[in-house]
Amino acid sequence: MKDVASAAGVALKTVSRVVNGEPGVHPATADRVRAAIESLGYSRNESARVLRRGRTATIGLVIEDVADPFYASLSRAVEDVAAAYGCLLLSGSSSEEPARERELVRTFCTRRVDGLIVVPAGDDHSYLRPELDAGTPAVFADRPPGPGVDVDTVLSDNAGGAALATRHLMACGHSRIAFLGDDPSIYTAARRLHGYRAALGGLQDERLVAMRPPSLDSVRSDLERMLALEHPPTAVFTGNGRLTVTVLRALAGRPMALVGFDDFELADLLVPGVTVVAQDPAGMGRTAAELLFRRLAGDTGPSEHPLLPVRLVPRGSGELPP
Amino acid sequence: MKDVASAAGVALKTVSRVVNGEPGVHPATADRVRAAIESLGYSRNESARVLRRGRTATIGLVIEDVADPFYASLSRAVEDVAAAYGCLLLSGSSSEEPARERELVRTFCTRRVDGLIVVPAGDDHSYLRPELDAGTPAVFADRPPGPGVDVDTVLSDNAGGAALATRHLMACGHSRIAFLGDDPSIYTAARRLHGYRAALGGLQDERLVAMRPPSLDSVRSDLERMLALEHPPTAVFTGNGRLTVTVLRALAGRPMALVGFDDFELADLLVPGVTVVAQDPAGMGRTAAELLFRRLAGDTGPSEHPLLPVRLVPRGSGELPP
DNA sequence: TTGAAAGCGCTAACAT
DNA sequence: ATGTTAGCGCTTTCAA
Repeated sequence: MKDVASAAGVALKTVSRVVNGEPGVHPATADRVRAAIESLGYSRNESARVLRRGRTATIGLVIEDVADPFYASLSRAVEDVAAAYGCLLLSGSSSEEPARERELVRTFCTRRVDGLIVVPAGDDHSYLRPELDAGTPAVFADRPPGPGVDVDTVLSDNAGGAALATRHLMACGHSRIAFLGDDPSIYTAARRLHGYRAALGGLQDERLVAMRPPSLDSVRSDLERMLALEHPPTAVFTGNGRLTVTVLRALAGRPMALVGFDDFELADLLVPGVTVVAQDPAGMGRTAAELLFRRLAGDTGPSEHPLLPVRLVPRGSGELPP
Repeated sequence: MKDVASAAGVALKTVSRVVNGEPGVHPATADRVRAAIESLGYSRNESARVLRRGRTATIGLVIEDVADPFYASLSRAVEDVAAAYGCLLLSGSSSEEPARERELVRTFCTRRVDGLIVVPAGDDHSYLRPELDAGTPAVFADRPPGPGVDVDTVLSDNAGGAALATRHLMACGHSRIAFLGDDPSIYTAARRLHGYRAALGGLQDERLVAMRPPSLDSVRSDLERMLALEHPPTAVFTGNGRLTVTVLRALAGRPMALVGFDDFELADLLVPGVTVVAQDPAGMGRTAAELLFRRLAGDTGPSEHPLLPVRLVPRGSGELPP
């Protein structure tokens, strides 16, 4: 910048004015400066600018895993909103590890991101207190923060969707409906279990419930155990996309009424098509990002907690009779 | 930091030494400093550090679209390697627009990323010259840089994979094999077309080739036109994952021998299973990132151009007879 | 083992 | 319309 200034025969500040498009520079001077910038191949050092101004025009995004289609869509939506506000995205995957989540947040904060969007892996977010107090806004998505942290949170209607799926199967004549979900320590898994139970009223049979991190083997053995019962399930409700796919593999052709939480590509091309409760990951990302930018614009109202609707997409598998 | 120093009764430099784990600090002094850091909730301002040291411990990744499973896997692999080197990832989607690719690269560079991994959308990368000369290493992935830019490049064996797929269909008795690919201005699409032609020798019929950005309508009309020929195709080779899925939708149950470039989840659960030429997106990301970190570690050897192998995964659709 | 001073490249505040 | 000065928070260099 100094070089540009002396090449153009002006002061540092004038170069700064031109670079930032500030008014009050004579057009001829500005042209001279621009010519000098061009010939020297100058480009502003953003680190110095950040140091001086305090804003990085960067937001941090912590998700579970970018390679998961749900979070990939969410990421893309966040990125698009950020781009519209001239912001870049620093992102990281927690792999469902609270320690990694915390480290990512910490690292993002030392880099002075303007704001954070977090899909939490852990359930203690007191470590965020100092950052929040220091004025770095955070928005939680998909899962709420732990106790004591009251920030904007965007969730899907997990319980409602699970109840919807369960009632749909009941309406098709099923009364023995199994639920395979992820570990109940995961918020969404617990909420979906809740919705399933609520829809069944007092009728549920705990032997038809299996909650643990899915693997082909675990799902297979859970299903086999249930199918060996005196009154086996005639339908299955799966608590997330990965489980749905794993159950489909485990059933391997044996037809069975099935509704899955989360939509996935090709669900319509399987035979029968897979009935799902579809969330809107892009909508979740967009909503979270827009909330964050409202905070960055100075909105200091009470924290908001939008609940995104889900919708049942009947495709055949959920309409099979008992 | 100043506050920490005065709270601990030491000079700025001593705090710096403790924060950076530099040797030559009396343990007792170090403890006092750490206590002060703790009680003041101090955390280092990375922007200032970057300004002084010149390295950001951040790499920039430009891809086509994070929401695409191929690039999502690639991203995750890059992120994992970066994390192993203590680096963060600044990432952005170009949406296949050269102008956006360039803007992302420019923005990353003004933020002084240590290095770049680029899946290019355009074919003119002369704009990278100044950055490369300034010592910011770049690695291209999935597609090579335009002419005149000689940097490390990681590609899949597109032509080889396409020839493999085509020969596989020929071995199953097909001679009328259609090729549906993306716009030939896209490097990978062109290479796959090349492999298809090479495998067919002089036998190809240009009426069985359709190259354009896929949509359900365009694919449908291309297929219908081909199927109405006097000698219609008995097999289809699709040039990428999105096309494969679109063709499956367009065929909607009509069975047809099919091999697709790119693997995708659930390919094995469709009936028949979809035979594919599988790339290794995670391997591509890992290779590119490792190459970049070797450059960052000071490797100044000639540019490398690893070609990643692909493999044919027979699942049924590619083994249907004419 | 510790510290003082200079300066990274920029912008904000205040002249001129 | 343009320039001067100070300082963002840290690390580097040199000195004690």
